[in-house]
Amino acid sequence: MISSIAELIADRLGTMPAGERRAAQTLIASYPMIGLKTVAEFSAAAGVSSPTILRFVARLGFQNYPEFQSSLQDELAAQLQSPAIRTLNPPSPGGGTVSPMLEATLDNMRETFRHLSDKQLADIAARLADRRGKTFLIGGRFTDPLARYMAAHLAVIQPDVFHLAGQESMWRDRLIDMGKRDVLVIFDIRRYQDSLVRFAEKAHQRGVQIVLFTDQWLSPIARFARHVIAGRTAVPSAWDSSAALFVVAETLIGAVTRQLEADGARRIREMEELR
Amino acid sequence: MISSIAELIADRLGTMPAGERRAAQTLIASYPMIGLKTVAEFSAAAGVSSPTILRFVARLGFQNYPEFQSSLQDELAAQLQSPAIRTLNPPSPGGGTVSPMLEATLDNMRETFRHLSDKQLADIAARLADRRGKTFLIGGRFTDPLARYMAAHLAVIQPDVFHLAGQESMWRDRLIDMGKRDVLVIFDIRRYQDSLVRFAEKAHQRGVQIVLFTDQWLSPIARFARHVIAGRTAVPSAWDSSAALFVVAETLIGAVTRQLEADGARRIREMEELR
DNA sequence: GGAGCGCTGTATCGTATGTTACGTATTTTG
DNA sequence: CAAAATACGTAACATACGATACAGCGCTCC
Repeated sequence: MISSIAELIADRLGTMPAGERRAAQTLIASYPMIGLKTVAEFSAAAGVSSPTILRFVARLGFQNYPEFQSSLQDELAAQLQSPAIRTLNPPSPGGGTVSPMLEATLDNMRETFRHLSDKQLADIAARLADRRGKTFLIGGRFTDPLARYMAAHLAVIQPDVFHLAGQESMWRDRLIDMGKRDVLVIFDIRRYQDSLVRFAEKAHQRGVQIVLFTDQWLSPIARFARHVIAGRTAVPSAWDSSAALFVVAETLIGAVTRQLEADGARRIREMEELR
Repeated sequence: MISSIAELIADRLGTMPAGERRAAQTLIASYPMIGLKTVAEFSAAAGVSSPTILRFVARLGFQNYPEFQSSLQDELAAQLQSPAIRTLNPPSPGGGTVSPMLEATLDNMRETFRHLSDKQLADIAARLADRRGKTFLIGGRFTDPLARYMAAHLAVIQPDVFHLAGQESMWRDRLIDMGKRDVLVIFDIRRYQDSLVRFAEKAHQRGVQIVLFTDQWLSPIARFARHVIAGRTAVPSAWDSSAALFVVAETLIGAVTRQLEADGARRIREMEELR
């Protein structure tokens, strides 16, 4: 069973002529980076001519050089997505059905935050904390609860926070209340919902700033979004996981709260008194 | 100090026009693989034209596209050589607001699952998968979205799943439908809601089996509950975190789905056809 | 409401890149 | 040792890729 190109090379190294073997060895030496560069650079590094490189990749079974490079890239991408943690920490022994799921979820969160800079979060928090405009939240079939969760918290610390619920026609009518200073927070992961995309487009046309929570493949709404948060969703289950997005949402709630601390504290106190 | 291209992008994201920002966001979402492909592929993935991609890399300070790709490759190479240190987002100086929050959340989850045996989860899953009775879900002020999230998934794979929403009087009337074979899933964390406690007590008197999601200090509902899941909620924020409970909920959803696999698969297929 | 600016996409261009044909060198075999 | 076959590099070629000029559009600011 040969899965990686490195194995493929090791397998056929014996049957290769001298020149191609040099190519193979230089590739293995700094695997796989040299293979991502141009044929000219590869050949120079290996000390052979370009045609030798091409014959080399042909012998590995590739039709042409770009195809070979794509394979290397795919391999790299797969390698980057399953963090070293999983290979370093062997699946915890006794492995019930639980721990793989938990481990994957924890990985997802780390990975999600790795692609999310503090600055980006701070920007979004600042936008959400800006009280000149209204804040609307909405989500898809399975993610709407996340929108509700976020709305429930934001509504406590600032006015003009609205969760858009119910039928599509209901929230479509709310578009009339939305303008440039307003923010629309949308949750949309696979399979992306047409109704949400349409809604986002119309909101965008009205100048509403869109904050999108989506998965790593990006909902089409990313086209209209001012800010995009891409969370990892893959877990060993029949369903995708929204846990990473949930944690991002909580982080944002915390950040907004901190920004509004002065105002927010007074507001919360007033609320307590109203009870 | 800006060392990686990802940081560079995060830094200038705010000053970019819409099209280039879309390029930036798609790059970050699947960093850095898209940047290694051709301009045409990059532009297609981002939904913009090729010149926009080129203007984007120019704004980052690169003379041309190949130079940009070389930088990405160098970064990748450095990253691959020291697999332990994966520095996409280095610990932000000046105390990032993010990482303490994330770390605390991850700890909460590990700790929550440490106190939760596989058997316990399997028992609850089996109870939820038992189709002889109905399943009701409800939550408190901030946790009701979790109930909704769970209900949305369970309702797909089995009939008779009901989320109790709206006014207290509304769900109190639903008590009449509940009996011994039924399950009531309640989410209740500090500050525990009287209305939920009252409701749980009445349901308990009718013989309903209660599954309680609560925090480590246990809601008073634990008195009536057949199963109690205690999640850690403490994070460095003004709010408690429900993330650990969320992950438990997802785990349960996955377990129930697996148990109902045969029936569930047919059900999901039928649903698809109804669209 | 009008003028100016900036952003974006279409179409075109030059070139670097991968590819192929061919001749020379090197090894292998009878 | 000779002859054939295989391997390798040089040089010419075609293509696909990145780069650029330009026009249309929307937005902001008078």
